Amino acid sequence: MYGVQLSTGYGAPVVDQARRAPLNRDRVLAAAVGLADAGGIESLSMRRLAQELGVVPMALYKHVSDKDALLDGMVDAVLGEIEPVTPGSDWRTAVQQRVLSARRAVLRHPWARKAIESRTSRSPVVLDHMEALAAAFRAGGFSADLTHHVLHTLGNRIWGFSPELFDAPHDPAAPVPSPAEQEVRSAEFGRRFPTVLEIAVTATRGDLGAVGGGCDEQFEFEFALDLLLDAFDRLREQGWSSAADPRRGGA
Amino acid sequence: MYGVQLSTGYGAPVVDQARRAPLNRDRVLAAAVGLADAGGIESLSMRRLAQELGVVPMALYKHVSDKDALLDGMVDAVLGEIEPVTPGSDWRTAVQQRVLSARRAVLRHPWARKAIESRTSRSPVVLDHMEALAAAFRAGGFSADLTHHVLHTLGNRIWGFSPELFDAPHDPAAPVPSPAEQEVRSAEFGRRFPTVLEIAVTATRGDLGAVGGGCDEQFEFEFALDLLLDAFDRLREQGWSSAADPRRGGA
DNA sequence: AGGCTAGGTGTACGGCGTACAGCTGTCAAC
DNA sequence: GTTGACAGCTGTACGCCGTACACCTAGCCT
Repeated sequence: MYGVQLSTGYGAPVVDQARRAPLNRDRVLAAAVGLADAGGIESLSMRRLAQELGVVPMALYKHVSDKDALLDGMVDAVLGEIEPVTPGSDWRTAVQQRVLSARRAVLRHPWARKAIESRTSRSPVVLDHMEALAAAFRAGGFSADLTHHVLHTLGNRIWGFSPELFDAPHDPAAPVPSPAEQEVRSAEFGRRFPTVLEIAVTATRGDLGAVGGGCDEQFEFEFALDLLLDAFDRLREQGWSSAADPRRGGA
Repeated sequence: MYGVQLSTGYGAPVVDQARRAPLNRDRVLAAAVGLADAGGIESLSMRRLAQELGVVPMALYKHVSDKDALLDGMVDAVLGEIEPVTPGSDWRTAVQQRVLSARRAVLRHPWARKAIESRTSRSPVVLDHMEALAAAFRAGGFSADLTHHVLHTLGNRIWGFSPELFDAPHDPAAPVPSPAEQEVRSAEFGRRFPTVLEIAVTATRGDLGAVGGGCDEQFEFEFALDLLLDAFDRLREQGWSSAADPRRGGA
């Protein structure tokens, strides 16, 4: 609409500032990541993205086959931020480095968790990450068999996150209940879910209403990761094999 | 449109078969679950659901506040299928029973995994499940502290599923590559991702192209569950406490 | 008889992803 | 220098979505 006719007639325009640099897949992905970083994944639409890039929505389809491909590309972009492991590390540090680096990348982009969970792609970037992790285990003396099951057990933790079990994001628009009402609710809650309450009290060290009163996700993550790595190590030492596993009908 | 005027005038209609039984929340939820079971969660829209119930879309909003609430209700419906634990079980069997029962429920509804992951609700049904699990651990001698971290570590596995790491659902519409092309691709793949390939070969016992050639998810699930329960047991025996954990600055 | 209410209807709005048919500026081949 | 292919962008349109709002209707309570 606006810049279109600036370059018609009268030879080449002297300053062509009105002409955008041509789009390409990377610019599209970068803009999409930026938009999602700023407004959450659900605020990302092809139309808004196009607007952001000063372009008509259909222009995007020359660089990205559809919205699914866009999301795949965005996930790849985030996962591309994972740093390579310092060479010569033992298997345990290698795995930890890689996984914790993935975690940092994912935490930089709050929408990435959801996006990763919703994808079922095995792009080269994804496979690179898996390859690196698998190779670390193999080099550390894990059998291919054990490595396979160990990766399954790590599950989404290889992407640097575990599910948010308890933290419901606090809705700031929710009406603040009166103290009396709060009292009643807590009492009811405690009657019906005494153990959950006990745990919540323990986790928050007593002040349930604390502002950031969720769990320490970083601690939980590292706790689980170490627990798993210890358990894996034990299996490796024992020479575990699925063929000999009772679940598989083994000895 | 069709049945509307059947009951106008002429007193009470003799047979009122044209008048639907009035909707209610449970009927709405049941129909939604049915629709999702049949066509996947992405084929579930308020409009389709209304049509299924022989009603205009807006009628649903008298029973469900919006689509999010519908999804919450559907998840609750699935989780409501979890069977209670046989009383008197030790903590380990109790946890296993409950978790494996959740798994069966979720497997009955293929869309449930995605739906559960996308929810951030802590409905009574959800809390009931957590309470039961937490109580089992507590009764088994786990401290509230340890129980908390243990639940985090189980993560989504308390809902009976772990992420699909490798299984991309096979797209039947994808063009079948020629054997020669297949050969080339495998070679490239093996060069770039040798460990991943090795693992895939191991997991499928050699026949990579096998029809159901994915992983044995049930085995992976039970493997991980047992591994975790063993590790938890060890911590319990050792009297683990987060205060004494090195990550927490403890001794 | 009169009004209240729960449940169902009809219409409409603003958003979405994307198919399809142009247009236009660039550049290689002649 | 003309021509034609082609990559990149535009414009329009379609069918879908969730849901706000105003309305109607039947049954019930007083």
